[in-house]
Amino acid sequence: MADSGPPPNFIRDIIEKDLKDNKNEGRVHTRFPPEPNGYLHIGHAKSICLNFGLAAEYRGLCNLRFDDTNPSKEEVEYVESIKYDVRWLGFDWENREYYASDYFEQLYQYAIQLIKGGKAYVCSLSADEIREYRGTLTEPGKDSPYRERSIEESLDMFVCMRKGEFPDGSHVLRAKIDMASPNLNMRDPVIYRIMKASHHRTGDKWCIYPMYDFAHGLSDSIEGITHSICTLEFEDHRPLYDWFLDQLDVFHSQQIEFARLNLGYTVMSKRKLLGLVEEGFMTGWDDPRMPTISGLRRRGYTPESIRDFCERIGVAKKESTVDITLLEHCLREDLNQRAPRVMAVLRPLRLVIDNYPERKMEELDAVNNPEDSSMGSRKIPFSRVLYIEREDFREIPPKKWFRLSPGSEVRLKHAYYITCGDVVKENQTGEIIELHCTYDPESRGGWTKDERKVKGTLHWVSAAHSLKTEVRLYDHLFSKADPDNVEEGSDFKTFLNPNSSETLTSCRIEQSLKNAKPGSRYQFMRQGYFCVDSVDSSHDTLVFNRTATLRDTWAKIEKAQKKTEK
RNA sequence: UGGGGUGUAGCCAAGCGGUAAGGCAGCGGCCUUUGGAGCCGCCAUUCGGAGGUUCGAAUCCUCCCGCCCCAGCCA
Repeated sequence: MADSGPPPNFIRDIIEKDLKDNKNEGRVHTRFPPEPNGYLHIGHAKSICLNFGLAAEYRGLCNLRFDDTNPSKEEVEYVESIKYDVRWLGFDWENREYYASDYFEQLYQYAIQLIKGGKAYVCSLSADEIREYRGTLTEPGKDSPYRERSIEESLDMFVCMRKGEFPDGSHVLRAKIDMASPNLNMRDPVIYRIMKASHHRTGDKWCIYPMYDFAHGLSDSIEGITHSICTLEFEDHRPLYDWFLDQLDVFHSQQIEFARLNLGYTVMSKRKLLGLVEEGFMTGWDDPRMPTISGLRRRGYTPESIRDFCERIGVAKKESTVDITLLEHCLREDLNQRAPRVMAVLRPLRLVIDNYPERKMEELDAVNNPEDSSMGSRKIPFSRVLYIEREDFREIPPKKWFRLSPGSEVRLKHAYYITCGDVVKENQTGEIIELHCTYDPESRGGWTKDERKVKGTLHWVSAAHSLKTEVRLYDHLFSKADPDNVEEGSDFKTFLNPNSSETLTSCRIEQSLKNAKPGSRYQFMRQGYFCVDSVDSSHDTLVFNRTATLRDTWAKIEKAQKKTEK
């Protein structure tokens, strides 16, 4: 048995059985069918990876098909963003870019066929009445008084519906199935409604639009889709999906349902994400805190890490909420191999090396990535006045602290050993404003002949040779792991994390970053992975987004210490 | 109290009648010019519960329980 490759799942099992039975002449053809009514999010990425992945794995094809049957919610802006995102994720639909709206004429003919066969009728009940007639979960519905309208009359009226002779909502076309079915979807579902709205692709050509259940399965059939993969909530729709294909006697795609992705500390519904954008809680769909593909991209996530994540979470029918740490792990694993290391000081503390000559500047060698020697090295300037991270100094060092403190010796990465002397404080506030240290000239490069142990290694930048920059630190969008789980009358926005974004404006980065490209990713040593914000960076000032932190062992130790003190 | 699904570790997830994979998280240790990375080890005598069938059950049968979805002219 193959012990490599993607892990098994129930959909692969189905496909393999179909292949074995030579169903569909051995073809595997899937599709990714977004509705262009919002931006794609990481949940869609799961579906995209699944559909395109399966097609690639079984030498099949995957179409990109926009499910654009409701012009009141759909826009070209969304189709453009969706195409961009799917491509960015690394998938190619070649020339198979389709739209349900491409099939409107064909779908209309299918509807005519149903009417002629006595399988559909024009119903003139109001929306409210249709709801009343539908019955409830426990009681059967009752037949519409229009159910036995003659085929000729329905046909005539449907043609008039298309011609625009009736106002919105006055009539609908319904499938004639069974008003007593325990499955509400089978109680004479509406398949066409009158909607005098302009469509982003067909303009004003149509004023009747097909409903999802009718359009989707038939679009699958038209495209020869063998495995139509969708999410769990459509399970109840499968009998209807099958019914249309059977009545019309057309190519029968197989609908397969899987559990959608949920992630902790965020929300995944397009409606909720739209709300956050429209109500100004987010700067846009691409706010780096959003779980959208555009948000993750701007945040610094790589397509590779997202694909890896989608493969690792698996595919099953159990509703699940994946731990956000898995996504972060995938990102770190990818960037650890590929991101150049660089030094940046987020909260600068001035440090003067008293025994280092005033005007001297030397260039020290710094390896770009210890994981990959092919990435080479660069020179970084060192001088008498530096900045180090404010939190790397403690006047009173706690246990196991091996960063800087009065009298202690630490290593400045790639540079020298320094020992801390005087601590200069601001008179009024007592705030530490400057540190005075001495360096050991024998420790150039960061080691000495005597091989004495220096446990702490700090990152730093030269004050005169560094660039001022803005850095944005991000945290979970919500402070609650399951923000969807709200009490009656409350709102998921109550759980928005007030600290999900923090902007630091006086950061310093090494000058090698001067021409860093928008979107490029770096590891700020000892801190995390950051990427150049592609929206707010300017020629004067680069803006960095923190994608993910590095694992912080000291924070863990300190937390444990505080816990035992209690 | 209708119908459709689903329960394996804190979170995912394999398993398909032969005696509980793997990943994340967590916890120890080693190593380290990033307290990063890496490496080593630990982490389910038991699969929602109770019965039953079987030499043998997470896998088959029965009953029970929990959770999710469905009453748009949304998708």
